[in-house]
Amino acid sequence: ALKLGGGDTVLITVDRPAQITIAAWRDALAAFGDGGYRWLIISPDQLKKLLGRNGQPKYSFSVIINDEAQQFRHLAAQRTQYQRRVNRLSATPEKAPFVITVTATPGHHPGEYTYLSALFAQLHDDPPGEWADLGKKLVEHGLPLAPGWDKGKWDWNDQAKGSQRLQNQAVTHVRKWMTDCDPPVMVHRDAPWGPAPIDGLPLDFTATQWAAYHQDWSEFRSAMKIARQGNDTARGRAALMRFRQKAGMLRAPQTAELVAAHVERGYQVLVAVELVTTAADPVAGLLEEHGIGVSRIFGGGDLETERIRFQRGHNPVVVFNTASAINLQASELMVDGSRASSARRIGFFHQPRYSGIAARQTMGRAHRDGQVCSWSLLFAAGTVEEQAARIMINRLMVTSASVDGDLGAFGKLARLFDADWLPESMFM
DNA sequence: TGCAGATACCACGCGCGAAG
DNA sequence: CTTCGCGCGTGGTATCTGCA
Repeated sequence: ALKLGGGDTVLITVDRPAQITIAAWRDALAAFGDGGYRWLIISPDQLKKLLGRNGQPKYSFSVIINDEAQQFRHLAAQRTQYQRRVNRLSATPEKAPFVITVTATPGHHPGEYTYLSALFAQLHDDPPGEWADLGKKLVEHGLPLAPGWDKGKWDWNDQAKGSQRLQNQAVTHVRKWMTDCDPPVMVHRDAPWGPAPIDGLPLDFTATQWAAYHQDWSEFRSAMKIARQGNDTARGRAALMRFRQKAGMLRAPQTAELVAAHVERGYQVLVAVELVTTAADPVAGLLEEHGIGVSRIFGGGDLETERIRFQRGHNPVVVFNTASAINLQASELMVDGSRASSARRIGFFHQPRYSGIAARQTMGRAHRDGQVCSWSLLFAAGTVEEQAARIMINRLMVTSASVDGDLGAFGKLARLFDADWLPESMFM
């Protein structure tokens, strides 16, 4: 049903890993029909090939669909620079392709919606170039943003950093540009079976754990028998990483215990981690010592085989660190027409991971197609993990609000972290 | 000489293309 | 087919540079 304005070529940019996402789009096109148009499905790593030596686009597309468009939110990144040229985001609407942006996680704040700059320009009757530095333009429109640490990046200003209410107002303001126009240029549909419930579970360290947490990295490393990687005297960003590694490793037994208890109650359990040697490996290892089968979807290995072992119910637990492109939901319809195991899924974030986008994507692994999967966020109270958890949760809520998503699942968390902008009804 | 702003740096893990 | 190096995201401190 596409009217392509005379052209006949459609470009789809997909997220990584290309091996999975390109195949999925190709299957979908085969199922729905190609409408007689020419389609190109491309990964961000190949975008450069659509540009000539002068940096100008070599081809003209009538329609461009950018899937998981948040991958183009950082202006300085190469893939973003290629994407902006291919999409002709600096051209006036009549000279640019018709662009469809697809994402459930637009960004951590409006300054990251850079891939929508041309759309915002159009909505305000401005030339697209004026909105190219999106953060700057949004500040002109009164949004509480300020330049970030890294060049070209923006962040909430100091005032907004301290007020979730202000953040909520800001994302709502920008969202309404897109939903209150005629016709609206943004649509969003919540999962009809409701949002994934999420809760926070702070754990208190014992005296022994605190002592280990404050140990020098080199001592900790040899005591825990972690293979040496890189420097022992890390400062700055690296020091923060060391504390997260230590906290994550010290809590591994408690997480394993919690997971084992839920397996006994008949659940199939998802454990999301960020780090491999100090989190994924120890948690998986402890569970296996208790005779519980674990699918390891991280590092090397045959990830699809591991995934199938979980989905078939051979392994009751999966430990994974990839946030996208894997399906872990109950009763998934498999390629051979059979169904995945129907045991209820439950998820634990073994460690907080700063990114709200990654958190929302992770929760979507099993909470899909009518299947409910509730989540708990584990962290050690009073450690760097608590601050990381606070950031992750705040960003998760903003990310949901930015698409007008259902915030009903965040009541408990908001109370735990003193968030101030959720409706009062949520606190009853 | 002193201070503020810019730049460099650390660690980890993944996917990818190119080279061997 | 395997290996190597790059790009990317994520946090914060240390040091350099330029200006007054």
